[in-house]
Parts: sequence; structure tokens; C-alpha cells
Amino acid sequence: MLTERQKRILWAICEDYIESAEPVGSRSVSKKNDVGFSAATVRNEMADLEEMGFLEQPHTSAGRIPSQQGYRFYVDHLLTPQIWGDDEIHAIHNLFQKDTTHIEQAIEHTSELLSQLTNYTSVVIGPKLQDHRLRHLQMIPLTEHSAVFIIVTDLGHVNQQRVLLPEGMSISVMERLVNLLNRRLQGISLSKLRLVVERDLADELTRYVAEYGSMIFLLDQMLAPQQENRIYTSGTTKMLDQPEFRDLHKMKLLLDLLDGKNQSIIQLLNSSPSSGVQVKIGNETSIEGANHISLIIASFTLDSESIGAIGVLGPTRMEYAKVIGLMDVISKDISKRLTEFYEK
Amino acid sequence: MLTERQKRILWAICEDYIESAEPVGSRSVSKKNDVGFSAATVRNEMADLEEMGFLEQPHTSAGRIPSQQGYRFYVDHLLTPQIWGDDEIHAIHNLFQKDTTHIEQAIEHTSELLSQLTNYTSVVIGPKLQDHRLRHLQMIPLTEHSAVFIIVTDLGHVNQQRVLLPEGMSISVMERLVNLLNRRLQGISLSKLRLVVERDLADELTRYVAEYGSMIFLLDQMLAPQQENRIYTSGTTKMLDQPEFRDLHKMKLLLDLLDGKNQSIIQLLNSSPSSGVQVKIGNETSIEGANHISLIIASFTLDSESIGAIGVLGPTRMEYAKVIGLMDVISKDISKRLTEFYEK
DNA sequence: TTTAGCACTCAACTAACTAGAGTGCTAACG
DNA sequence: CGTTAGCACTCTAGTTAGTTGAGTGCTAAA
Repeated sequence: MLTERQKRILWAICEDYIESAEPVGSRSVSKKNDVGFSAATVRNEMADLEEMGFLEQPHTSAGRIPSQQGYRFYVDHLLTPQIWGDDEIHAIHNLFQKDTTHIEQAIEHTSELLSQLTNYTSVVIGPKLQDHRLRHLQMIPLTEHSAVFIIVTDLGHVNQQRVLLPEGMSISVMERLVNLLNRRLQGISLSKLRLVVERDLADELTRYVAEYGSMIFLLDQMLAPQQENRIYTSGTTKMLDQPEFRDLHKMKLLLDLLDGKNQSIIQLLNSSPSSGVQVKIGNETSIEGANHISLIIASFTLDSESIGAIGVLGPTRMEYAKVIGLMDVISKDISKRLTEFYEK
Repeated sequence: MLTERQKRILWAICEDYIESAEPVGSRSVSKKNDVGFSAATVRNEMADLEEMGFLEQPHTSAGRIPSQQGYRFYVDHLLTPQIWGDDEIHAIHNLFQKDTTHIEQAIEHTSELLSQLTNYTSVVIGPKLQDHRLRHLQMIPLTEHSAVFIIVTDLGHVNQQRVLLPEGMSISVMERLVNLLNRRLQGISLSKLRLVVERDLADELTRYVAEYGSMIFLLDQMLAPQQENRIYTSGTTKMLDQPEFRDLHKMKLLLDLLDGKNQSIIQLLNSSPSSGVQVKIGNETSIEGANHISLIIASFTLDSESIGAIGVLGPTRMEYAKVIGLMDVISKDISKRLTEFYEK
């Protein structure tokens, strides 16, 4: 266990390094007004802290920087989350103003706000489409051989699917088919649609359509796996301002992460606990080669069910106190707004 | 006007520099098998070419590199577009296979393909939503006070709009309203919807709804300006492999360009001529500070009407021959596929 | 236990030097 | 007269050596 003095020193080093991005020497720690010991004393303690794994030294004759474990301790025990003022709170409230026509838009705005206020890159993920429940199906003929098939969910999401119409199946038959599905599939989650059709409706459906084959063909298209939910990122270029990303190699890794094709960030966001702010430091993100990256995540909820997550991506040398405070406010507030939004 | 020999030398310098990214000296030009002159001769010609503005010299005692004007001449008169093999053509055909459920998906795939085959960053822009024509309107009640309002266009695009329902307007009235709009607005382009309603339908509408104010409130929401069409980019990180983007400042400019908030790329894509491949070199892009960037664009068409554009973004030192050849094939082929796709 | 003092280390900067690529000019050549 | 070989000159990039200063670890005194 760390002594009070060691904690104070570790805290001072973290704060200093986060601000300056330069290794912190014993003298500058000693000079900090909250620390009343001489440089020599600090040096001794620093040596101990390094031995315990909380600090590391880029090279002899340089100051110390927090290790991953050091940041961990700082985040868990030493920092006080920043309290945000009314201005920021106000900006959040504005996210769900009258111009918000669908949830995706609000999510995108959230992402922008996050990155603006933190000066880091933000990542936001919305409700998993698969968990939405079916509200309404609609088929709109487009040409002789194709139609647009629309799925509206309980959260107001609209999913479109273009389908090729089977030869020789009349429009009216298809309309009846859709009507039946509409009656019977209400409230079923999208991921289960296909299953339910097969299990409960197979018999009934054959009564509507003579050719089973072409009906299956149609159904498969209509209920095809929905597109994965998009991930919204904002402020990618902000990372370039961080000195740790001067290194092109690290920059490339980061951009690849954000490219969307990479699933690791999405997985991390999805794995966030339904309440509270979670901090993943360096390789705790279990992203390969991301020792220098930290990710702070928080969920937002609708009717106290987690339906998405917001995240801020930055260097391990990140302003944790500031970001954690903000994320806490934003995630809670978004949840509240969302609930209001859907009640109206 | 340039002599045959000057052209040959300019050509050799362009090809060499594009491949090596190093200033080209007189000796290496002279050694190229197609050029039969001594280094000294080449030197003389190079001095002339520089004076005419086709070449520049990073510093004395370095070789020459093509100037913007030099690239322009190379692109316009010297290069032979690369002929692409069956493999690539095949890949294009696969873009519009059975799993293509809507046009956005195909566009996204096109973007990925482009960047894969060229190793540059690709940018693709789809049909301007405002130019689509109305096919069908649909209103789906969500809660007591809100509904989802869906617009399906002739190209099969589905646009959703969440609307707040005016107090005291009954569902059945609204249904009649939507029916009327459906009958009267078929085939009108989205950009004109609002106008037509005001001009031709105002009187008729008042017969349906007593409270004019709340009806306008509803209409405004329904026909609110549609979201801008998204721009699809792919292979952003590929730019990092280009030596010219080692410079962090240039990199940042590029990333900002691709961030989507910046409209200049979109404007450029929209301004592409409806047929043929267009090359914008350096500040011809009229993007501020983008002297080192080139953009190659081509439109794709549906029923011989331009509905979108593909673009490849790279350093001015770009493999023009390769990219131009590819863009030509892809843009034509996509047009063909699109037409087939919508005929079915 | 804490602190002052001091020798030691190491990265970062500077200056001087070197190597090499490439030019421009001149004079000779066919 | 156009073309080419030769040579002096220029300038960058890379190397080495030397200097500076921040910071440490250790020791001995307070």
C-alpha cells in the first residue's frame, strides 16, 4: 500500500505530466505548492514508486512519467472529476432540440459536442438495431420487379431493404403477406424475426402463397440481417495535436482504429457497463499495439436499459479528471433527454 | 510549344518522379531506354523546361521535379491510361451482386474497391437527394404525439423524418392529408415539394384541416430540408504511406478535408462533368493550401443522367496513368450496372 | 527521517567536416 | 550547329566531436 506522501507525489507527477507531456523531475514535484518535501526526499520516493511499478523513466537523467499502473492508480484513487459548469450542460440540452428528427442525428451531435469540449476524439455508438422491436412493416413497389421494404422499429428507426420480387407473385398476394407479417410480428425484436417466421408462421404462410420457394426467397430478402449500426466519430484530427501522435506509426494505428472497419472499438463500447464511467488505459483496451491510447466510456440508457455508449479516445496521458467529469454529466443527461424524447 | 525531345524528357521525369518520389537527375533520364541523349543534352533541355515552367528544382544540385504545370502537360498529352485486366473488371461487377439492397451500399463498396485498387484515398458521392422524385409518402404513428414520416423516392431511397403531431389533430385527418399529398405530389422532385404545396395545394388543404397553423407546422416538419447526402471515403490511412504526407501539417489538412464537415471536396465532386475523367492538380482543386494534392474525378450516370461521382485523392505525384484508366472503367461500368439494377 | 551537496549520466543541441549527387559552363567533336 | 565529354562548383544529408543542462543516485550532515 502507498503512504500518503507517495500518493501525493504520484498525484503531482500525473497532473504535471498530463499537462506538460514532459517527464517530471524531482525538483518540479517538490516545488508544487501542495507538496512540502525537498527534491531529495521526492527522489527517494520516486525510486520506490518506480520499483513498485507506478512510474517509469524514459532514460536515466530524465524525469519520471506515470506507468500504465500509475495512471490506473491515479484514476481510481487520486483524481477528483471536474465539475462542469452551466454552459456545457446547456449545450447538452440543446442537442435534443426541435431540429432533432431522428436518434441518429442526436447521436452525431453528441459525438461532435464531446470532441469539442474535450479536444480529444470521440466515438459514439447508437442502439443496436437488432434489439429494436418491430413496429411496422411496409412494402412499396418500385418497378415491376423490385420494391422497397421498410421496417419501422419501436425507437422510430427506419430500415430500408430493397427486394427483388419473385417472378409470378402478384402484388396483392404480397400485400396480404405483408399484412399478415405485420399482425403477427409486432413487438418482436429484429434479431428474432426470421426465427419466429420459421417457427410459428411457416404453416400459415403456405396458405397465402402457392410457391413456397419464392416466398422464402422474398422473406429472406426482407428480413436479411440488418446493417450493423454505424459508429460516429468526431475530432479525429484533434489527435494530431497530441505530441504522442507525432509518430506516424502510432497515428496510423489510431486512424485504422477509427476507420470503422476495425471492430475493436465497437466491441469495447458495447461492453461498457450500464452505469458509471469506465476508463480503459493502454493495453487494458486489449487493442494490439495501443499502449499509448486510453479510452473512456459510458453508456446511455432509455427507460433504464442501456442502448448505446459514448467514448473519448485519447493518449494515455489524457486529462482524465476533465473527461470523466464530462462523460458522467453527458451520459446521464442524454439518457434523460432520450426518455423525454420518446415519451412525447 | 514543346519539341518531341522535350516532351520525351518531361515524360521520363514525370514517370520517374512518380515512382521514386525523388528529384530526377539528368543522368537517370539519359539512361532510360526510351531516351537516347546524353546527360548533358538532357541538362540543357531541363534548364529550358524549367524556364518554361514545367519543372522545378528543390535546390541547386538537386534533380528536377515536375511543377504543377508539368503534371498538367503530362496528364493532358503524355500519359497513356493503364488498361485494366479482367480481374478488376470482375471485382466491379461483383459490386452489384445480390447482397446489394440499396444504392448507398453499392456506393460504399465502390469506394472501398477504388481505394484498394489504387492505394490512394477514395471519395464517392451518391445521388443528390434533392433531385430524387417523390414516389410515396407514408406516415407511421409512433407514440401519441409523434410519428415517423417516410419519403420513398424513385431511386428507391428511403428518407425518414420524425415529426411531432400537432395537438388536437386526429389521426384520420392526418391520414387523409397524407393521401392527398401522395396523389398530388407524385413525381415532384424533393427540392420542390414544399414550393408546390404552397403554390398549388394551399387552398385544397384548408378544406381538410380546420386549423391552418397546425397543418403548416406539420408540413414543415415533414418536408423539412432533407439531410445532405453523405460522402463515402475509404483508405484514409493509405495517405500516410505517401512520403509527402510525412509532414504533420499536410496530413492534418488532408484529414480535415475528409472529415465531412468540409464541403470543398463535395463541391468538387458535384462539379465533375457528366462524362470522362477529370484531373485536378494541386491548386486547381481550389482548396486552400492543397498544392500537394491531386484529385481525379468521374461521374456515374443513371439513364445517361449524372447522379453521382467517384474521386481518388492523392499527392500531386500520383500514378495518373493507373488511376485514370481505372476510373474510366469503373465509372462507366457502374453506370451500366446501376441502370440494370433499376430496370430489374 | 529529512535534506544539502556532489559526482555522474545521458539526451539534445551545435559546429565542423565529408561524401555524393547534380548542376552549369566551356570546349571539343562530328 | 547541335551534341557531348569534362570539370569546377554548389548544396544537402549524414557523421563525428564537443558542449550544455536537466536530472538522478548516493553519501554525509542536520
